[in-house]
Amino acid sequence: MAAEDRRQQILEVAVQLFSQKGFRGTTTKEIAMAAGVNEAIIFRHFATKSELYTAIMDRKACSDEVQAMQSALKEAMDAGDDRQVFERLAFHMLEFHEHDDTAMRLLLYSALEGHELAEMIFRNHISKTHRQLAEYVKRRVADGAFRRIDPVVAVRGFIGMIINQVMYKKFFERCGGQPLNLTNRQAAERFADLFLASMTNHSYDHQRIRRKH
Amino acid sequence: MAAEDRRQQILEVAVQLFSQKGFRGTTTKEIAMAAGVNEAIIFRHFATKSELYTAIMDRKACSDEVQAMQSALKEAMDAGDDRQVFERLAFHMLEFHEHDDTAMRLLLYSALEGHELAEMIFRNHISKTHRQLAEYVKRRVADGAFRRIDPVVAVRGFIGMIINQVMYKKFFERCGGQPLNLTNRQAAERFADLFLASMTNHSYDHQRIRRKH
DNA sequence: TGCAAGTAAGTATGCGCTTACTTACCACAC
DNA sequence: GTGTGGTAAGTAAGCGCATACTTACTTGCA
Repeated sequence: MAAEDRRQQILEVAVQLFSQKGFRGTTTKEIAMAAGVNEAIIFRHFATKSELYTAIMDRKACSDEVQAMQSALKEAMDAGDDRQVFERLAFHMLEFHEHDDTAMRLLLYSALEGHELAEMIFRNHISKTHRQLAEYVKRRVADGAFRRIDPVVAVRGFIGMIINQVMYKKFFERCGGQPLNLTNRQAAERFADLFLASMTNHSYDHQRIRRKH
Repeated sequence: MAAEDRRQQILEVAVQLFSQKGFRGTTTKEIAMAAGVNEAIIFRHFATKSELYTAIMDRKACSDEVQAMQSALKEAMDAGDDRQVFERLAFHMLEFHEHDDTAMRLLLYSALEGHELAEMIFRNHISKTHRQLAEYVKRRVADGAFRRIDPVVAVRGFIGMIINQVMYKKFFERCGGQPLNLTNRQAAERFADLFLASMTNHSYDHQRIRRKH
């Protein structure tokens, strides 16, 4: 097999294993066996185990699903369609993490283990969406469409609802947590509803909000 | 040192180490050294490393801070004071995880590693609060104080906002994420505001919500 | 003096990584 | 076509060290 093909194949199985068992919990021998080669081959393509781990980032960079979300989001933002912006974001996040549970696990594992991969994933994928969304909220506040709420608070709140739902489904629904019997489409609708209701509720506790700013 | 004292001391240092480096990443020798005893002592008090890990649960059960939150929450619920219920919950969660970062790390590590400790933490601490809160929301919907929203969606959304803020501060603010320069008290206020506004907004997209139920 | 608390020094296994070696491929003179 | 030499893909075996856990022994207090 050609060098580049082998390299990609090793990365592919490494993503699976690292995401399931973490950096420390995955052995180079295991990766080699899953790739069907001798362990020494791993070290011909990657100087160290850690280099192999960080090389995962490049593969994750250009996922189709992520790009689809980015463009769907941009389209809705340009149109100024609040409902579409938040519903699409929620839907894509729910779908993405349902189909691919490697990303979330890799992020959590490397954040806990203090590996630089966590920072790379955060910088390259998450922080950009956060900033874009905060910009959008800020603009809509300026438009008078949203209440005067700190955009960072709003974004963190909304993303939090969705991510929590993802993690709940992934890790805790089997532990006796209350199940949410909704499709991702329905869940996205509900959370977007919840969020937009709070952003546009000019009657609730109005003085208090005003006074803060 | 008496057996029980030694046992407790070992557990204490084990909590710190396991939460920092996970089950796989922590060695029994390391725990022994941190406790200032020979490695063999560990195995006199706990049959296996795994038994030591799950024994952590007992220590975590009766934390003062958790009990304070439970009673503060109950008091506010009995009084039917919506703002207090959600603001206090948010504040206590933020404070708890700021002062003690072992709980969150242990939960995440063991959820990822598939250890039963995750299920124990979830069952004993998290799921109870979720259910209580969902009950409260359900009651307030029946009162006509809240919109007719699925209580599980509402609770998961609110807890999600708070937990996301905790994790963001813990892991990602150093990675170039936008900082939220608020005290825990202020953040709790903002998130509770956000949530309550959405629960009481009878004017926004009313038909749509109605139609769903 | 008896017994629990504590230790030094193991064992078998598995880890990341290296070394010494063998095979497969492929352009090119003849 | 056919030998030939250089290069890269691949392997078996093993190095030094760390792991979870054990055993045989020593201390100190009721």
